[in-house]
Amino acid sequence: MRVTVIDVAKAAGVSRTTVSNVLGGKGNYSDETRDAVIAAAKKLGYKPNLAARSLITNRSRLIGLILPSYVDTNTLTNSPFYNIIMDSVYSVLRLEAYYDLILFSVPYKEILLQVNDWIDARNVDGILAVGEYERPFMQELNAKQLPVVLIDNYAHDNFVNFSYVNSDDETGGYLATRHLVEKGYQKIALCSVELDSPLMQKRYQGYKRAMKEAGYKEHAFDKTGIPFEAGLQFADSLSAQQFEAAFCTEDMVAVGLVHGMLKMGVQVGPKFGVVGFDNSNIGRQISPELTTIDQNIFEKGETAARTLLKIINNQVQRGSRLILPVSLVVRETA
Amino acid sequence: MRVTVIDVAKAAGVSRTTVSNVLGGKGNYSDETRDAVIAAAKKLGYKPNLAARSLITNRSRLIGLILPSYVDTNTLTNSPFYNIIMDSVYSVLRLEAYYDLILFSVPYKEILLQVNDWIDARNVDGILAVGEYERPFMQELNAKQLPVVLIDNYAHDNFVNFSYVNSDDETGGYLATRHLVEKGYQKIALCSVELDSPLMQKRYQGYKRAMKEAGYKEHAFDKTGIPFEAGLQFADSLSAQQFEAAFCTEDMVAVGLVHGMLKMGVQVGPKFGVVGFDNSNIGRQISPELTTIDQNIFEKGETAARTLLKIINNQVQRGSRLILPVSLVVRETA
DNA sequence: CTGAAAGCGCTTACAG
DNA sequence: CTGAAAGCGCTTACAG
Repeated sequence: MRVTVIDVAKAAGVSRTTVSNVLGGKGNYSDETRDAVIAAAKKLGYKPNLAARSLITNRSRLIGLILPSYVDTNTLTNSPFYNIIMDSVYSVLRLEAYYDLILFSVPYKEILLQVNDWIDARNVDGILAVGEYERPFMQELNAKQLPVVLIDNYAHDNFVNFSYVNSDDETGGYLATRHLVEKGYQKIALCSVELDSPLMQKRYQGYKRAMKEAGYKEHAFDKTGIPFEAGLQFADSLSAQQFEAAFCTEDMVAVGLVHGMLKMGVQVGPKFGVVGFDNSNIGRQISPELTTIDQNIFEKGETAARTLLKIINNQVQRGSRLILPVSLVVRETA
Repeated sequence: MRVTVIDVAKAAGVSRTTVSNVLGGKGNYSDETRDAVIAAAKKLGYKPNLAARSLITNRSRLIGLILPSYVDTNTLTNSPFYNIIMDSVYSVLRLEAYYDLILFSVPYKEILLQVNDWIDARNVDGILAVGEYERPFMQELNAKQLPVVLIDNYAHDNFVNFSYVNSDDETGGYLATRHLVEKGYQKIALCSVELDSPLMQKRYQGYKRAMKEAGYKEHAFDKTGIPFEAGLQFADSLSAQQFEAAFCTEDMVAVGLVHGMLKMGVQVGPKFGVVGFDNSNIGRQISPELTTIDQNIFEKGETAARTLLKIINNQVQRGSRLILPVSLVVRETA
């Protein structure tokens, strides 16, 4: 049925060792042998069986991509951030380097039980993980000796197999808040989902620094759940308490907040300032357009993917820590 | 290094055949044997090597998911539709049935050259494909004898290995347009991206039917590229030509159109009617909220995934053709 | 109820 | 420059 290396060997009149060498570009062989093998492989429509190759080389050309999940597990639907990460990682790992991605996106509680086993079962060559995870899970992950690149993870333990790619979240929070201050808003809230995570804490710190600098009192609002829905609910609270502006720690919260405010007839921008964080597409798609912090998510994903590739190919050491710059993008909501 | 079936066999004092039988739940064995094997496997931390299993069973527990790509290959970033499909497919195939997804999302031109080879190399157990593809590619795909489920594909050739899941696109176009007619708009345009695709033609036909019924003249606008950007440009044309409303064949085009209109100061809803198609999240996130056609994308993806599973497990025949109903969701833009 | 043997398709030392 | 042999980790007839 399937065309194997033996079939090609027969057709080319050589051994399967030679076929393997030619197709893998290893060892020595004459030009004629090479041409004969390539011609035979093409004629028969030979395609290597990656599972068989994986068994002998112990390399699967599979990368595990771990994404955190929301309550309803619809990670991609509810967060543009992960979409961009997936697109950028895919463009580097699959389209450039011919690795396939295995997506691990299971509800939080089950991660410990399932993902680690699944990683072993699929024998992945490396791991890309976004966000924070429970410590025991990270310890097991580190113990696998696998190359791991972490995006937006601040839990810097002594994990020698991990490399980190982060953005300058503290500065982002600062720039966002300072912009609101400069625009003349005074009663400025911070709105977040999962504020107690290390990532959101960084953005929170930036907010606090700017508020302190301005001599204003800080107010933090936090919720769990779907970011857009949280934003909608913040609109009610903020309006009731006469706030003038808000820094939202992610764009989708800001989008929900803007939507809620507009619904109440509040003129977002002139009457109520909003700054988001991410600079995802949706910020340009709503009206008024969202002022936000650009963290260049696509480049972040690319960088993480390239770092992982280099570690796998032994071109670079594990354990690097990279912090990418952020910038303020002024549009219409503040 | 790695714990194998042999290690477990030794520890349990049985043969590896028995280990395989117990762990696979096949064959006969005594209760004591079973307990001994399970205890040994657990103690040693045994995890099966899926590549080895695949080699012998010729089943990979891998499903290929083929998505069309836009010019910039950022499929997920630019279209909520694919996000929902991925989430729904993942929830059924991975979380329920323990299959992993291999994502094939390559630029259109290269599909023929790369994807078919890659499918063979990974030895996937089945294919889920969204959208239309070139005929030679489909022929090769059909020739593989693999179970294939197609979403939103209207090219009904004699492909015996394909099953189809579609929505009632013609009715959707009709409902959208009739709603605009009933609301009193008269000069109603159709705005689309890739209007010549069979899918968009169906929606177009529904539009035509409703326009004919009302005795109105039809006007179709078409563009290629990113849907949101196309929508923005449609706003200029439609405004210049004094149109009163538009049916957009997908939500992202509608979002762009609404955005462009608002930018020109047009009061969307009262002064200019817009109806989209998809009912993706963003329709509820913009202001005014989008009136649209709900095609229940999540359920569509689930249905396609379950159909594929059943075919793989020989519980159902290949070649089914399912058309899911659509409905009008009235919100603020018309 | 249990085990010895064969084999899936490939690559990697090794010998010539 | 080329090939015979071993082996990756697993499952599946088959024999007892």
